Amino acid sequence: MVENLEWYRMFYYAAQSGSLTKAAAELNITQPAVTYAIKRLEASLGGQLFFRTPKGIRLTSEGEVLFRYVEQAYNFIGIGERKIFEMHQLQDGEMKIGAGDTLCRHYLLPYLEEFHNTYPGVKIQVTNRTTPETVDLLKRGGIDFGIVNLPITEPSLDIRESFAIEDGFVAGPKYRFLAEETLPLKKLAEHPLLLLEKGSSTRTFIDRFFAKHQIEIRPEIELGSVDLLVEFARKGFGIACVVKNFIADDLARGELHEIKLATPLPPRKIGIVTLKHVPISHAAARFIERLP
Amino acid sequence: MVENLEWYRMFYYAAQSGSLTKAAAELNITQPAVTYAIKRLEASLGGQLFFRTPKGIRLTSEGEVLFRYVEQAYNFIGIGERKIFEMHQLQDGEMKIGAGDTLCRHYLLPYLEEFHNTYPGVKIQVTNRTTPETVDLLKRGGIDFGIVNLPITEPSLDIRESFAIEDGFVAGPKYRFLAEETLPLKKLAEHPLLLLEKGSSTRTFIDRFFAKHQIEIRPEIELGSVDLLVEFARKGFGIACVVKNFIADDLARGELHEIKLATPLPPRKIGIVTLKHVPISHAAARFIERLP
DNA sequence: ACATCACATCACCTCAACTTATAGCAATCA
DNA sequence: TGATTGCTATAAGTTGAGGTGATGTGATGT
Repeated sequence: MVENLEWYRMFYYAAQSGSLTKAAAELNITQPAVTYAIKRLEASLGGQLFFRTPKGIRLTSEGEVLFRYVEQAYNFIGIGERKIFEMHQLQDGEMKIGAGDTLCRHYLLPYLEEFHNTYPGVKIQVTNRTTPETVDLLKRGGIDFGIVNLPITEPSLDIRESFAIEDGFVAGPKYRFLAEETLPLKKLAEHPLLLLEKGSSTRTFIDRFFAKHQIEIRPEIELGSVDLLVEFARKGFGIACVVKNFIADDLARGELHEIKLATPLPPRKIGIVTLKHVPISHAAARFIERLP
Repeated sequence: MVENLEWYRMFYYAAQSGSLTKAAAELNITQPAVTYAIKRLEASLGGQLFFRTPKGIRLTSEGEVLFRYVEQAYNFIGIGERKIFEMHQLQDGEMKIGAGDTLCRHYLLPYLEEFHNTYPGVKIQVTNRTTPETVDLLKRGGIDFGIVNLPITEPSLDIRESFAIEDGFVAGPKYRFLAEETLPLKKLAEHPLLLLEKGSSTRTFIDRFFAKHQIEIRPEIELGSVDLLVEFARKGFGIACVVKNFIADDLARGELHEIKLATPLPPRKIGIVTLKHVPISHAAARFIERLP
């Protein structure tokens, strides 16, 4: 109906200040511009909205009715803009992350903690899935970004390498003697092995590695989390394959011992994946900046 | 903050249709215009509001937040415009009238009745005051227009003559014999007179008339309304001075008889007064058009 | 490989909205 | 009463924001 919403801005200011001149001053334009705009608005609505008096203007009854609505509308716009601003300031907002259990627990957690303390207004939602599922979730828009094990090849994704992790085999005191020397792979496979369940990308990585060296492995026990692997290894159930970076403490305390291999596992990398050309929430963008 | 509300209109349409092209079509402009406006809006707010996909656009989380508010705002504008429209169609609105008791009852009422039946949505408010008070009320903006006895001289008012009324003296059967002849003013004053209370413009008019002819009148009874005057006259309390137009029925039915005067009271006029150069509500304007 | 569909970009143009300047009007004051 | 002040209205002239049209790009489905 009314073809220019800017007229309503002028109407709003004019009605509030009761003066076209003042409204013009507040809007940093000249008075004739306001006079003209109000005239256009009135013409467009088909009736006067103001009484013109020698000491300013006053709303007509129709103008008053209109003002009530325009005021509301203007307030809503204002609130909307403020909300956006707050989101930019990370006083508000949301960040949806996809990551595997292990990476979440041992890699993401400290950063999340710090971020949350700095920006308590930002809601954080973490979805724990395997790497392929995380990628899928990302592509369907369910998360802002994912933390995954590299390599992955997906042309539609932006992949940032973050962190190199090294896998290794560790054992408790019972197998300490193995830590003295460098063990050939074949020898290792003769001992009871503790591995993550099939399905995780870490497990896939291990399986491929051994397959590549034509060694068949038969895990003694398969477990769901790194924490459990560590616990079982410590109790002497066997030799666990874990990410060394994540058990640095246990190694340092001497509760676990690394078993050096003649053919060490190649290092892997953690990656931060986002959708190419798709903007993510400010919160997520700022969080990613803080990740190594 | 955002310097052009028109951008929000485009944002609204784009968000609703999920397509810049469709939004452009709905707004009767070209797609580049919308693309450009959205870009400006995003730049102005400092962040993307849409994902651009090959099959259209989708709101980002920030865009979604903004949209909720813009939607509200847009709705309010729409409602405001519709309300104005309804007021123009007289489906809604208000009309404040000032008029004396007598004029209201005997002149205004039938028109009000018809108007109210035609436009039941329009609220009517009548303030009963004397002519000077009505004029005052009008100047202070308390009413849209007034129905008053002319003449009045007020440069700031627009005065429209409406209706000529004639005053006259009437009596019931008891004084019927007086109706046979034409009575000199002096003779009339010898009979008991029933007049309106001092203060009404009708009474002032009568007093001035007799004063002008150097005749002193001493009303037997002073009453507050024409209806009462008529009632008292009918019962034989004396001769009442009333507006003949308003008691045509009683005269026709022979319940009252007009006493012809040698010097008849000059005719008066009813006027419709409005403030000069000040717009009145549509309802009032349309009502005035219907008055004779 | 090709057609399609959506958004992005570019160059150009036009007119709506601005500005400056001035007039008109009513109220107020010396 | 004439001068002044503080509004809004009007007129004329200028300008750049917003619009158009043509074209580019990238993804998708046949």
